[in-house]
Amino acid sequence: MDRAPERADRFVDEIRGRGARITPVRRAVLNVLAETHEHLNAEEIAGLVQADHPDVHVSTIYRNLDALEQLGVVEHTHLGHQPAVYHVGEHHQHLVCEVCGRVIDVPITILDQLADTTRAHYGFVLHPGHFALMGRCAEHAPSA
Amino acid sequence: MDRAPERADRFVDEIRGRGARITPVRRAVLNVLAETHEHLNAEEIAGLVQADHPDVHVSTIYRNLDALEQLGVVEHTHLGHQPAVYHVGEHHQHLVCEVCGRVIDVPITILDQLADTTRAHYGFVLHPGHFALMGRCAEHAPSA
DNA sequence: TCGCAGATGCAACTCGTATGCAAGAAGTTC
DNA sequence: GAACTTCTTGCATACGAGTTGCATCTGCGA
Repeated sequence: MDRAPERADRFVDEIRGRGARITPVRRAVLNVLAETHEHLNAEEIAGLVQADHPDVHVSTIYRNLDALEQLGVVEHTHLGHQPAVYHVGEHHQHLVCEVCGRVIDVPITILDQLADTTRAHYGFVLHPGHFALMGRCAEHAPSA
Repeated sequence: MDRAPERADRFVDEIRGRGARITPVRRAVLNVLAETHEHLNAEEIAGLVQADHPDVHVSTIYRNLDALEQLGVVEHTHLGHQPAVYHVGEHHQHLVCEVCGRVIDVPITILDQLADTTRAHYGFVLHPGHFALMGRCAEHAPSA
């Protein structure tokens, strides 16, 4: 497991390799995403980027996240009725508690069997992880 | 399988039984939902309700859908990056193609095994169907 | 070092949904 | 069936997330 700056550098290389530009903002966004294991939304990413680059506008963050997603470096996920969150690297599935909003990260392989079923029965190739699975965490599980 | 007006009447009874009021708008919303097997969003429901009740405002539709959801008669679902859709009755899961937007309805039981796993491993009780599963339909499945 | 495609800042906008308020109607009580 | 309470409605207005048009600026290949 490598450290965050190195991870960010690897992404920078990857982006250059695909002929896209590296700008200070883009690099800052990658640093933020590489440094955290939280689920950050665009607004939060903007806040963190602005620590170093105070004039960066949220719309620029959105555009960069978009661009990085096109480049296959970043992915976004929806955790229920909240703004989308963005992350780099390892792909996982989220379980979100409808009561307390708690997010549980689980390995993406939890969906393997379901993916097999949807492909076998409907020819549908699952893109797992894009949307959270909603429900109730242990603490708020229905009593019945 | 019963006809739509009867289904709507059954919902009306259910709502009365819970001490909630029946209004013309509320009844119209139920009729629209009972009559269709489409995936209707609030705006579309408003349009259909307005055929009979031209002065009904969208915000009233939202409030009614909300109220009916509290009463357990209506449920809403998210089909990807689109407005929420509403339905009454049989609960199912949606598979949504990220390329063409096509929606495939599948029995909710497709998630039984996954629900067992999340409960056994994380104490997480899945509320299936609330969010669609994204991916690619047979026609747009990745070639690789 | 130059030139230009692509990136940025800003303001203004869209789209889905929520809310505050005053007026109106459902349903209970007498 | 009139009065009354409480919920519902219409309307305007606001909200939060994300997008867009435009003029300016900058990364980076030639």
